[in-house]
Amino acid sequence: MSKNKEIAEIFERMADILEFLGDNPYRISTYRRVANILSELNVDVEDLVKSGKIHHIPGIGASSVEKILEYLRTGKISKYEELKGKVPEDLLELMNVPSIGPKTLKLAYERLGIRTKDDFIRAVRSGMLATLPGFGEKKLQNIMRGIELWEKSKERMTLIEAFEIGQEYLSYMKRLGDIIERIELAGSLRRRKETVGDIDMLVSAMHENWSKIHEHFVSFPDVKDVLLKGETKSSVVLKNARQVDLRTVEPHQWGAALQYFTGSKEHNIRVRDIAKMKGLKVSEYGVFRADTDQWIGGKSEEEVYALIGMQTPPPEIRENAGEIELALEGKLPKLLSLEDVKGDFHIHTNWSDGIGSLEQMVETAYHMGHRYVVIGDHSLSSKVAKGLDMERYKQQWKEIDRLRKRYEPLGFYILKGCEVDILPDGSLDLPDEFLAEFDFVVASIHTRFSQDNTYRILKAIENPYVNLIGHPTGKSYGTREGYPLDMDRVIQLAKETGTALELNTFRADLSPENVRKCMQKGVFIAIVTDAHAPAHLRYIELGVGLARRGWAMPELVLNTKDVEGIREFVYKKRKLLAAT
DNA sequence: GCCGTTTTCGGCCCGACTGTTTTCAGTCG
Repeated sequence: MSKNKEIAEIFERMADILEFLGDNPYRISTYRRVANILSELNVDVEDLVKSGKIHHIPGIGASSVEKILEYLRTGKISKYEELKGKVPEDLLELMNVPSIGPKTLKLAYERLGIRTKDDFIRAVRSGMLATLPGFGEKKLQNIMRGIELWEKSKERMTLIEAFEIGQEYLSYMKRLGDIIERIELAGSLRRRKETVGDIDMLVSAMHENWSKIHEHFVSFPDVKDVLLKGETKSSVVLKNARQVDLRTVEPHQWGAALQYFTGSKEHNIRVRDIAKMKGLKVSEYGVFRADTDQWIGGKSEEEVYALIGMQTPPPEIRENAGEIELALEGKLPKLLSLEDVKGDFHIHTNWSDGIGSLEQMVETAYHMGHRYVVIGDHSLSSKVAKGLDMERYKQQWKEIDRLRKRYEPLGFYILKGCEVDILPDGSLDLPDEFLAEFDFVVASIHTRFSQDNTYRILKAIENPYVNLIGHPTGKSYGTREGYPLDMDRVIQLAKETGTALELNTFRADLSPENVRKCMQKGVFIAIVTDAHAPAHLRYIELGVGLARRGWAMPELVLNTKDVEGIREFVYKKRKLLAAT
């Protein structure tokens, strides 16, 4: 775990404890804000300390800097050690349960002597909790339901899962037809965060239709439980334990609401703060004059931001990580967009472990609007993935040649590629003379995930025929951290050799932090779906979003090149390494 | 705990729903 995340977690825990103790709420939200800033930061906190920049991050004041320095020096924060002694830590875990907050826990702790999570659950079941003032039957039911829900869905969804659920729900909602003026998925899904807690849906419609819309929303066939249902706000839990929220607003409030429900929370707090300094008030219903409460705009997001005097930051970078300052100065960079993407670099067919035929994959990519695709089936040593030997690759090339006759006249190119295994000693699973015959080579690690793999990756990068390092950090979506890796050295060597690093949509590897490093160092990234079925190809849209979270610029994304550009990229590396 | 285009003190984003409550607290996003 990076130091950023470690320290962020401690600040989050301290906030929990302080909340339980009933401390100053503003101090608590400050701690949470520091935690959030640290975990969203695209830079190592250690680097910030070295450069002294740590003292100039808005939201992190002297007292927090002190704690951060202490942690880096000693591995501990004494304030946290002290706070830990004041509460039963096990019990605080329940703070994440829906319907349970600090007040409930504290009451149970003080009045019933409850010390552990299990104590608490027993107290609910035995009816002991019902003896407390203000705890009626309904409330207890909600708490019970909250505990069940929490146990089932401790993990956040992957972006892909959230996207799938969201799309299905959207098309269900659209059956209502014209009474819905606009509808969109907001929240962390719209910001393309690699994991999503719950799905936020926003609808604009005339007020008289709202109740009908909410009725329809809670009647979605996969709904298991309705958590709340009102005129403006409803919330359901699906059979798969995922939560979906709906908000309705008037058509003229659309932009303000979308801005608000897209978040992030940190971004919004900052925006409202700035609005306030300018004598304005921003809510999900619009932008208002602070003195008279007069509505002055909010039809579109652009209008909201313009009224506050800033550019509209793309949703993916709304994390209060520097985008607000740039937007105020009118200096937001132009980020990569889906329209810039011309191809995909790493897709599988049923020649190895994909479930689509070569032809199906190509056909789908063509109809999506791609101009080219790199076929990247596994090499032999990936036995579970039915890896190909040289003979079978040659057979596959014959089929590619046949398909080329059909697609090249349409301006669509099929590049012969492979995903060659990087072996334990860093050598590759196919000989150089053979690799030289591919149009494009992806090299990836599929074994020994627990060791430091820096030397293997560096050695693969040095190979003149390797153009892209597949899923470089070995991370598994949102949860597993990947193997230890000296990313700075990898990026440096990638830069020197003209090798690209892969942003793998299926695994959410590279992280935004690493994308940003690549951008700063001038290293190319390639966004790939790693598609194993035709339907996976459309996830390229999510890959673009993940790249945008790392402030990816079109100039350094391989997918923006046309097929000649790709051939040139390959040729340049071969020439460079042959010369040295 | 943080911060400053009225401020180094005194504010801190803003609103919805539920439940148990005769006017609001707790929780959530």
